[in-house]
This record gives sequence, structure tokens and C-alpha cells, in this order.
Amino acid sequence: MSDAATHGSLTGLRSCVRPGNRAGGVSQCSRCGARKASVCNAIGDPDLDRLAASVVHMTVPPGCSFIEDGAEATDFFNITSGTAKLFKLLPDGRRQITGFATAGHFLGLAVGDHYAFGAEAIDTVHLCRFSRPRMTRLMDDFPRLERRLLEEASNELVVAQNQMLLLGRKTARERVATFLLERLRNAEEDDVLVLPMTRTDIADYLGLTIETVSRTLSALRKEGLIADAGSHNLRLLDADRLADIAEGDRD
Amino acid sequence: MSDAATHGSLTGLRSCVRPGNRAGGVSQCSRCGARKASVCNAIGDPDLDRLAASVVHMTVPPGCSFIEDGAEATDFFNITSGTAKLFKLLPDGRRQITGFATAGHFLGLAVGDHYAFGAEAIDTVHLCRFSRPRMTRLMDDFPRLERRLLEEASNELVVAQNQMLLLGRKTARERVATFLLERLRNAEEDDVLVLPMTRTDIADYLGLTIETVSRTLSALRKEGLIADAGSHNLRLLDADRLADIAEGDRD
DNA sequence: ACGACGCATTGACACACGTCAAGGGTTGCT
DNA sequence: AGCAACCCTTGACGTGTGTCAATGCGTCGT
Repeated sequence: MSDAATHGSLTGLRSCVRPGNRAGGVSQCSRCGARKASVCNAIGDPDLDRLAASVVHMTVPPGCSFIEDGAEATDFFNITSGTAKLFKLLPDGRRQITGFATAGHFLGLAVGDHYAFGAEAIDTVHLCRFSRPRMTRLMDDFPRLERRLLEEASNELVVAQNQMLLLGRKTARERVATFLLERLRNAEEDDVLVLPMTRTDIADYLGLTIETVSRTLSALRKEGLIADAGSHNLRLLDADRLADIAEGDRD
Repeated sequence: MSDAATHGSLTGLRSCVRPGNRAGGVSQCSRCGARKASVCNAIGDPDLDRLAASVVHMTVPPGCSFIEDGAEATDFFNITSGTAKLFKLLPDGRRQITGFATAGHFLGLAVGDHYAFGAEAIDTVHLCRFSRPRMTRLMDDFPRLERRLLEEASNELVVAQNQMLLLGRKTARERVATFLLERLRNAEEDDVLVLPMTRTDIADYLGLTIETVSRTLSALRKEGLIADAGSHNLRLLDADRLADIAEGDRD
């Protein structure tokens, strides 16, 4: 089927020295922009110092991997800024990106004690690292945190089910339309969306090839549904129509 | 792309009167065959009465739906016997089966208060129903249950990621091989697997058509990798080879 | 028993998307 | 500034899987 064209960014690994970790200063968490959207909002202000003392901040440069598929699952991660891609590989190099993680996303839930996926920074990613034992202690001490994690996992499951519907049953056109609308939620402006990832990443996320993604975007552009808005930016000109397309409305 | 041929079993709905629910007798749970494999194993023997008092037993006949996509998420379910299919639909009827649930599976985790998928019995399904408030009370009172649920959700996430890899990047042959091996885990014998679901269900699970599933199985049969073993049964003659195929080994 | 219906198999053909290939644009490094 | 990688786009063509259609085969209800 496909192959090879799909794993371009291995070159990024050359600059992947594990960055110097520094312990979070006291109450870092109270100033964290991602807190509102993350599981950390389950912990109240009075206990923030306790939370801050449990994490290590990390900066991951673009193209650098911070979770290796199959490696021992020693840590949990909470992204505070930037975008990461999560993926699985087949032995011959075919890749499926299972999701893009942005500020507030919690990563590292695993079955057994090994990660079942890889994670790599797309742009510069800032994140908090929790060791498993510390996370367990936090959950013991803050039941609301655990409840919040279950909520988060449920959320991810719903997202995953939607993605299975997309991968199993939608056409290329429907997949791209779905993707664009999905990206709208991460957007600052109402109709301008940011695509920090490459076409290869988009293709590996949607189960397509880069050529098909490119052609489909060109078609939507020609039909006046989207327009370029600078590098790595797109403007949605007719989100309603795109929503119809995404759900299979006659195509 | 595909369509229509994929939603055959709506006819089953005619016999879908909601079965008479009866409260679980005291300590039903201690005799439950599914307990060992389910989240209920987080609750110790002394507290089983409390658990039994929180559930309602239900019997769902084949073809009958017990979770409606979009309906208010009022309950959780724990399957004690039988097999159910979980699925999502597109407006035009295209269907993606996101999983098959058997004894021990916990269902009903939702984001917000509406289910994001449907569930329908394949054969006769026996299950326990937990109302949301009761489940919340149980989690409050038994932290180990909540921990167990998080574990279960993590598990489901890993499975979902594997399925995304299958749907996005594997060939029909690889998908079918993967499916057969997956079924092996639900098997009683070492190499004989049971397929209670129809070809349509398999196709909708693997993102294929029934014709492609049928042709692929015929090819594997012709190659001596599998053999018929009675109605709804298959024998795997070369599981190692199938495992190679499932991971894309030269095909 | 006997039809009738749903399910599975198989064949012929079509098409959406993948593959191969060429060229232009953008970014980053020295 | 200028070169070198990438990245993206576009075209021509191939193919894996979908579509359409015919036939066989268990199963169930009367």
C-alpha cells in the first residue's frame, strides 16, 4: 500500500539532546496558562505548591521525540504550550498519527508499563513531567484529580471513536473537511486556523497520502471554501458547507 | 465510497422490547463469572453486597440495541456474557464498528451527558446496569474502583490507537489477519476462534466491504492459513504466519 | 417439508486514491 | 546573498478495493 514517503522528519532527531530539566519553582503552577484547560484545574489554589513540587518542566525542540513507542512508561506529561504529534508505526515505516496534542493535553496513560505510542514535538513544546510514583501519590491525595483524569480519558475515547469513523468510512474530501473544522477549535480567530504540522503529518493523521491531501485542499480552494492566509495558516470561507461535507452530505 | 449495504440488522429492532429488569439478589456478584475480568474485581468480597445492591441485571436479545447514539447518558453497563457491537453512524447510513464488547467490558463512559456511540447485542447479552449517580457514589466510596476504571479506560485507549493504525494504514489482508488474531484472545481453544458477528459486522469493524472480507478469508483459506471449523467458527492453521501478515511482513 | 429470507461467496467491472515523477517555492545554514 | 534541503503542488498512470450482480446455502416460520 503506502510507505516510506511517510516518515520524513527523522532528521529532526539530530538536535534531540534531552533538554536540561529544571525543577519547577514554587507556585509555577499558579501562573501556568494551560492550567485552566488541563487536569491540573482539579487541584485548588491552596494545594498548587504541592503540585508544583511534583513536576519537572521541560522544553522539547521541534522534531524531537519525548515518548518512544515501546519504552518503559516512567512518566506522565502535561503539555503547557506548543503542539506534539502522537503516532504508531508499522515495521516497514508506515505511520499513523493518532492525534495532535496541544496545551492542556495529558499524555502517558499506558497499559502495563510500556508506552504503546510515540510522541514528537512539531513546534517547540513546553511540558510538565510527572513521574509515575509521584502521580500515583497525587491521585491518592487528591481524588478530584483522579476523577478529572477519568474524565479526560473518556474524552480521548470519544475523540478516538470519531477518528475511527473517519478512517474507516469517510472519503478523502470528508476527512480533510473534518480535519479543518477540528482545527478550528484550536484557533484564536473565528475563521483562521493554524496548521503547525506538515502535509505529511496531516496525511498520516487522516490515513491518506500527501498528494491526496494537497489535491483535496486545492479543490476546496478552487471551490471558494477555504483560502490561504499566510504560511501554515488557512481561512475558512464557508464553515457551514465544510461541516456538511464532513458529515457526508452528498459530497 | 461505500454505503447502504452496511446496515442490515435494523430489522432486529422489532423484537426489542426493553426486557423486564429485576434487581440483583443479594450477593449475585459473588457468583458472577465475569467479575474476575471486570472492574468489579476492584471491590472486595466484604463489600459485594453493596455492589450487588447498586446494579440491575438485564438480558438483551440478539439484534437489540441498548445504547442509542446521542441519547442521554444515564447509565453505565458491565457485560457479564455475550457479545455486543459498539458503533458510530454517518447520516447516510455508513457505519463504523468501533469495537466488540464481551464479558467483563465496561461501557458507557461519555463526555458531557450524551452517549457518543450506539451499542447492540450480537448474540444474547447479559449485563449489569449502573445508574450514573449510583456509580458516582460507588467511586466515592471505593477509590480502588475508580483507579480500576481509569486503568480500563487507558486500556481502551491503547486498543483504539491500534485500531486507528489498522484503519489508516493497513491493507485489507493485514486487517483481516489482525482481526483473526485479536479474536483468538476471546477463544476457548488454542486455535479455534468464534465469530458470533456477521460478515457485515466484520467489514464495518475493519473499514472494508463484506465482499472484500469474504474474498480475503477465501484467499487465506486457499493458502492453508485458516480452515472452516463449523458455523461461525474458524481454525487458525498458521498463527505465526498470520502474525507476520498482520504486521505487514512483505504481505 | 417447503418457501422465503438473510447471509456468504464469487465474478466482472469501475473508480477513488495511491504511486511515480517533475518542478516551483520556502526556509535555514554558512 | 546563495546554496541546499525540505516541503508543497500538479500531472499521468496504476491498482486495491468498492460497486453491481448472480448464485448458493443455511435457518426459520407456517
